[in-house]
Order: sequence, then C-alpha cells, then structure tokens
Amino acid sequence: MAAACEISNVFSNYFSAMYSPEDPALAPVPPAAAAAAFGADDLVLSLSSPQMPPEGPEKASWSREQPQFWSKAQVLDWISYQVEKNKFDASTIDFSRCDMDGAALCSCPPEELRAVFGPLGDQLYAQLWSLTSSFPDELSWIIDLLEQDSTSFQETLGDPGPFDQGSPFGPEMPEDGLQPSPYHPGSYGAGTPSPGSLDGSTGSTAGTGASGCSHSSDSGASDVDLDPRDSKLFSRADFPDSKKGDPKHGKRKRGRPRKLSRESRDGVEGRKSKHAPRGTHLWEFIRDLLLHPELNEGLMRWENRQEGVFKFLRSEAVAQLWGQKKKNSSMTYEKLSRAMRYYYKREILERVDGRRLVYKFGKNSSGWKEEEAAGSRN
DNA sequence: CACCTGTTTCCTGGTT
DNA sequence: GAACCAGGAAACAGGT
Repeated sequence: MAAACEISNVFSNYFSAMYSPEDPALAPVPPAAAAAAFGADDLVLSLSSPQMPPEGPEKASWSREQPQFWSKAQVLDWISYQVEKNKFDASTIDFSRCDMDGAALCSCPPEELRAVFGPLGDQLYAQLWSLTSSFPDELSWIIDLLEQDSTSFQETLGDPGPFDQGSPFGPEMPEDGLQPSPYHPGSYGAGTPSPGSLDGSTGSTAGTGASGCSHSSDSGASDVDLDPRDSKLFSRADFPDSKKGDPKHGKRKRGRPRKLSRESRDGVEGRKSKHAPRGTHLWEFIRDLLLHPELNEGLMRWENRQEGVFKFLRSEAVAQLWGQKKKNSSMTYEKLSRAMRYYYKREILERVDGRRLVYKFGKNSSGWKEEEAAGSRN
C-alpha cells in the first residue's frame, strides 16, 4: 500500500522533471485528482472499463484521442492513470523507456511492455488494445489464461508433483499461516510474477484484482450492471445513499437485485459468446487453487491434505480471483463463502466447526486427494 | 419457454 | 467493532 501511495509522488516528480505545466491541455491529470474523481476505492483494477478516464473537469486529455495520436505527455498521463488505478508499484517501472508518443506505444509488442512495466505490461497492452479497437472482450485474455491453465492443469493432474507440498511457494508456507510470499501483502502478484506459464499475467490478474476493493466499474459491471437503477456500477462505497437500506426506499429488498435486460446489455456491449463453461464450479476453482500453487500464491493452503482440510489465507483475494474468473468484480469473500456454505448440504464440503476460514472437502467432491491427483482423473 | 442447477446478492442474527 | 459464520430469500445465467 505504501508503494501505491508513493505512485503519485513518483509520477509527479517525473512529470515535473519532464514537462513544464505550461500546457494545461496536456497537463496530466494528477493521480490524486483521478482518485478523487473515482473515489479512492475505485483505484482498483477496472479491467473491463479500463479505458474509462477520470471524469469531470479534469478529464484526461488522452481520453479524447486515439492512442495512436497521443503525445508523450498523454502517454505518460495514461500510464500514470493505469499505474494508479492498479496500485502498481511505480518504482519498478523503467521510466527512461516511457519516453514515447502514442504511435510508439501502440507499436510496442506485449513483450516490450512487459519488459518496461513488468506485470502491468500485459494489462497495459490489453487496455491499449481496447482503446485502439473495439476490444470485444476485455477480460478474455486473462480469463483465457485461467481457463487454459485450468485445462492444462486438469490434463496434467496426473503429475501434480511439484505443486503438491513442494510448490515454489511451499517453503514459504509455514504452518502458522503467516504471509508466506515474497510479494507484498495486499498487492499479491503485482510484484512477483509466478514462475511458469502464467507468470506476470496471473500476477497482475490477482494482484490488480485484489488490490483492495471489491468493486469497480469493470467487466462484471460493464457486462451486466449498467442499469442506472442498479447501484452496482456506482457501487456502495461511491454512493452512500445507495447502500443497503436506501433511505429513499427504506429497507432494501431482499435477494439479488435485478440486472439489466439482455437487450439493453447487448446494446451496451456486443459481447462475444459467453459461456462460463460448465466445470468451472466454485469448489473446483478452490480445489485447483489448492492443487496449483502457481495460481495460489499464498491465497490458501492445505491444513490437512489427507483429510481435505484447507484454509483461506487471504479470503478477499481469493474472492477477487473468483470474481475475475466469473467476470464479476464485485465478488467478495462474504458472497463466496455463502456459495461455499451451500456445498455443505450437497456434501461437497463439510463443516469445520470453530475454525475460521477453514473448510473441508466432502465426499461429493473429487480430484483433491493425492491419489486422485497423482493418478489419472478417474 | 419452463424448469433446474449453481451461483450471486442481500439480509438478519450469532460468534469469535 | 471488524471479520466470520449460518442460513433464508430472491434473482440471475446457462443448460436441458
């Protein structure tokens, strides 16, 4: 968090060093201003409306033009906006390589962006793409990664070897449940790409998504929550009035709020065929996290592998990750845990009384046992 | 289109 | 008081 707080300073210094503030049109929106425009809580990953610039009088100049036509200042402005929004540790950025205009930026291959921005590079690339074209599915690259990983993971369940006990994170997972990973708590993944195929992507996925708040105007929202009556797009923290117990309507109605009609949604955003493929159930997602420390990064751990007992180490982070998988940025541990509790009845999970954040796989779950994982999937 | 499943979202109330 | 836990209620999305 401290790193995130320093971002403003880092960029301010850099901007003031590079540009004099004589051109107000090009003067970058101070991150603080952007933050104010959004509300502090919105400085999280807003993957699916990443291009949404700060609103209001301070509206960013880059938002009015195609990236190809951005000036260097606008490029920096945009980068600063992304960094701030993602609470990325700006100190890891090689600023000397940020001196480019929009055209140069657009011609940067993802590897180059990754080299300059680290884990944020993939994100920037995606955002840039979404700005330059009508990027059809903003989160798909991340979700695809997760899906791919899930698939390959399923396919290689027969060889869980290094992931089971002896994961790259294994040694950092002391039984006391303290923060094991080398990355910064609270910004997991952002600084330390996992080894393996997901590397920065997973890191940035998790890191950004979990970097603090459980809501943003992102994919989940952009996907379906655009109904102005639905307070979710401008969710609770932004509009105190829309909080539970909306003063206008007294107590809030029970149950899940209605969402935007399908037609309206399609009008808003021509989504590609979506189909959360079956098989991506919550308990499987949890199981996969446990079996696959590369995705896990200290989010959860086995308490007793033989018994199928596990514990959430960073409950909100797991919820964020689940939310990202489901393209739902407003996922919280509260909600995730409700879904988990439904598994008790179905005996996919068993209760573990008296232990917080601890669950146990039940007899109707599968694939988590060492034998199952070690053998083929049957 | 109805129905089912698996969540998701909220809520009240209790516990740690 | 915050973070969890429990579980009811209702809505939603995808599948059949």
